[in-house]
Amino acid sequence: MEPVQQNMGPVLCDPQTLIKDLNPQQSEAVKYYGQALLIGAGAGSGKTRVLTRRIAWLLAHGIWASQILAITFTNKAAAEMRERLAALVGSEAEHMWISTFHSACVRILRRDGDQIGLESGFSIYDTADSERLIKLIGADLNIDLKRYTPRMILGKISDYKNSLISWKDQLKTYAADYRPGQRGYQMGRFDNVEELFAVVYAEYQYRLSQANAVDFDDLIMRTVELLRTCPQASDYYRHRFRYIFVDEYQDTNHAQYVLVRELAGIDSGEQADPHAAGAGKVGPSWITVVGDSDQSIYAFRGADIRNIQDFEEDFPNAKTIMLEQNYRSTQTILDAANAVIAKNENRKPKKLWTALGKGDPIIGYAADNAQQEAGYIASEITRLHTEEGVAYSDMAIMYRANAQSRSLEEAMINANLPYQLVGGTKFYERREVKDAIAYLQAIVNPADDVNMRRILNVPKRGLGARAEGLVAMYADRHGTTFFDGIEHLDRIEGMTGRTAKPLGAFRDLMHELTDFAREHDAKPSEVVAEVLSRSGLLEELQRSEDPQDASRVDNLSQLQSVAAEFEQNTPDATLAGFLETTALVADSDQLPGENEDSGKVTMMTLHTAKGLEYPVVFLTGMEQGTFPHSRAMEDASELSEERRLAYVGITRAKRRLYVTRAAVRAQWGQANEMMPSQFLDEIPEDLIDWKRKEAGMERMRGGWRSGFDDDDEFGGWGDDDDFGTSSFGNSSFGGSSYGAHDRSYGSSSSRGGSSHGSGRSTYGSGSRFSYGSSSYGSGRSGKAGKVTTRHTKPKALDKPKTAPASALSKDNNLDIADFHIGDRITHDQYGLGTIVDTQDKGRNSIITVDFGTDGVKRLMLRVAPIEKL
DNA sequence: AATATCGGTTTTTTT
DNA sequence: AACCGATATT
Repeated sequence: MEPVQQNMGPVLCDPQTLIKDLNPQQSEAVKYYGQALLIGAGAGSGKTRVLTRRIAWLLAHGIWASQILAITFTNKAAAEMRERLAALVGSEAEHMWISTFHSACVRILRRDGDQIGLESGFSIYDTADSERLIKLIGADLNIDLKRYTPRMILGKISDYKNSLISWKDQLKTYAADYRPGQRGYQMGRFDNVEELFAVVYAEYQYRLSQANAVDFDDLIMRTVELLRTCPQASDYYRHRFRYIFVDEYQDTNHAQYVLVRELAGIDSGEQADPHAAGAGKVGPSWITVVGDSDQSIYAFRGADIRNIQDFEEDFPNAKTIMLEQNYRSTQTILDAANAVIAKNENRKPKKLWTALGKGDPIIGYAADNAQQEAGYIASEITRLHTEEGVAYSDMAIMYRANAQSRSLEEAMINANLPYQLVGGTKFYERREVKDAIAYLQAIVNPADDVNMRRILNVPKRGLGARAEGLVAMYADRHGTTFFDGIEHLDRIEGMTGRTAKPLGAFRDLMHELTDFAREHDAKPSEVVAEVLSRSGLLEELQRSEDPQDASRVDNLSQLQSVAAEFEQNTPDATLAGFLETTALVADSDQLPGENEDSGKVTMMTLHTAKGLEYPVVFLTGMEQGTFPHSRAMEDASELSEERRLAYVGITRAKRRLYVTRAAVRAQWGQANEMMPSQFLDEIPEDLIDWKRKEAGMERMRGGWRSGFDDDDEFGGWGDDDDFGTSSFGNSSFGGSSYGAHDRSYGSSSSRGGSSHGSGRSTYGSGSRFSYGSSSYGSGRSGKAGKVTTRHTKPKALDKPKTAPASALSKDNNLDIADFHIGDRITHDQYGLGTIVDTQDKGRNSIITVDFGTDGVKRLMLRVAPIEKL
């Protein structure tokens, strides 16, 4: 929509400006002219910069944006790349495919999936959906799910799919006489576990196809299947994508590797033309992959490090360029990282270096327990902020496993520090949100038995196990779907009036919702509103006495604002399109983008932290058994992966790194003594300045008590014998009510990220969503760190009984005409701001507001909790 | 059919 | 400690 020239500047005219500020290796990578390029990009070596410049360089040399496919692992990385490309080449960036593996595959399958039996409204099952399906299958086949847990079985199936092993092959090899979909089969004794896996795998795929559904791994595997079996499709994509870029290549699994090969047409037999850089040429596409084998941390999920190690053998005429200059960290931090990763065997030696100088030493701290560790971190954050002026958003706390966030969170709340927790239970995995989405899914795809059965009795309508069983039996007998069974409820034997009545009502409800959805397909937010009110989901929660349900209502309205945001940002929005974006979000997608400042300390797992950087990083839980994780300590290759994780963690820090540990840590409610992590020993001693070298208990045991500088301001805390959570009780934290804090705080204030899909915009983000025109949940101050407890008291908020549907989709009656550039407004969360832009889009009008330190936000007038001054 | 209670399991990391 | 599923109770 914008004229190209606006952002383009001289860049396209003068390619030299694309490389003039790069180092020799970077610029070689940008300019490299050839079929296959591996950029070995060490941490902080500017890989995104090189990747985007290389794309811009190609554009400047005559290739078309539409010929480019760039693949990342997270939506956030994709959005960031798109943004940076837009800065280089302007609106040309809109014509490229820049997306995750999974969304690229969805896009392909939506277009061409019918060739392999997928109708375009197909559902995408997440892990929970898949697990439900496995349980259903397990029950039908009489499988001992105690012994073979759904998780275990799904893990196996996932392995098969990541390796492109088809269920047909497995069946042929291990259970040749099983017919998927056959009724009455009982899994009795089997000679071989493989036999059981083969049968369940086949049955699982059968039911997925009956339900017109795919799981995450299917997105990749079935796209490969499509490209391999359908020449029109593979021809189309091979000629379309002449230049393929893959980020984080070390994390690709076998299926993804094959997918890239297929898309590029490497094995098509077409002859490569070495000079075929221009548009419309023949032969395999050019491939550029970027990665760092030292940052491979997803082997447990099927990532195959060999993909990157063997790149030169796999792709003809491949070239490798290493980027080893780090622009992020101090030499001290890099020395630590280099020393740790050097302990891994079988790796190509590589040394990062920096021109930034030595910097401050790494700070070490040995706490008595997790609470004290967290207390130390909170006090350091406070000190850094007040004494040294470090912004909260420039600090991050990282840990191995999500469970560790608990005590850290407590300490942050206690110290009144603003924080933001990334990950944990995802927004879309919350029960109430999943319920609402299950309705949408069932509307879009009535064959989706898993989601249909999920909502059958949600909210409670008197349809229990018996009713479900009757319908399922009928559907099975007649080889039809669960909902089709409901359609014929009067023909079901054993149906009593007491069941038939609510069942009929459910059928009618679904018909009405389906009709409504058909008429409002382009307005997902209205469909959401309709579902929430007509189904009774919202009402049930509003009527509830359970204080947790208040935040559930919050989450549901947030779902609706996410839908509103989606239809705002997406030109041709559909309900199915909305469901896609909800299915494919990652934790890291909720993080604020590069240019946004959340004003909060970020807390996340090391896995989530990959690709990010912070001036100050706290690496916590540096204990044997915590990190490295106990389950990874036995196995050499798993330990190597833990070490790479440590490498990732250390290299996130730009200026200051803290490593902390606890001598005692409670796991499963049990206090355990923890040894210092071996990774601490692997960091050269002189790089760490220990503020507290040993925990109190360790000191007594060790005998020698020499004078280390130990400003032991927390010493008092852990002296009690009971370390567990109760030791926290004497602080301002009422132990018993904590759970409620956690819920309402975490879910609505800090966890419920709203940025999703393409979204770096933040309409819904924390906009506490105007509810029936009175701002809901306003008891919370915008800044985190301060928790306004929502006890059972504010039940008064149950009032808006009046037509919740219209209330949710209505607006707060602000007129865009009343807003002008330069006007001042206040926002419930961000505070005072100045309008810098207005866009009149009728109902969906947008104002862009500068909130100073809180950044510039685009707000949808209709839903934003703002007031004009 | 819905709710209460007990007991066993759980935590690696996620598109 | 928290979550799930199975069992018992209404």
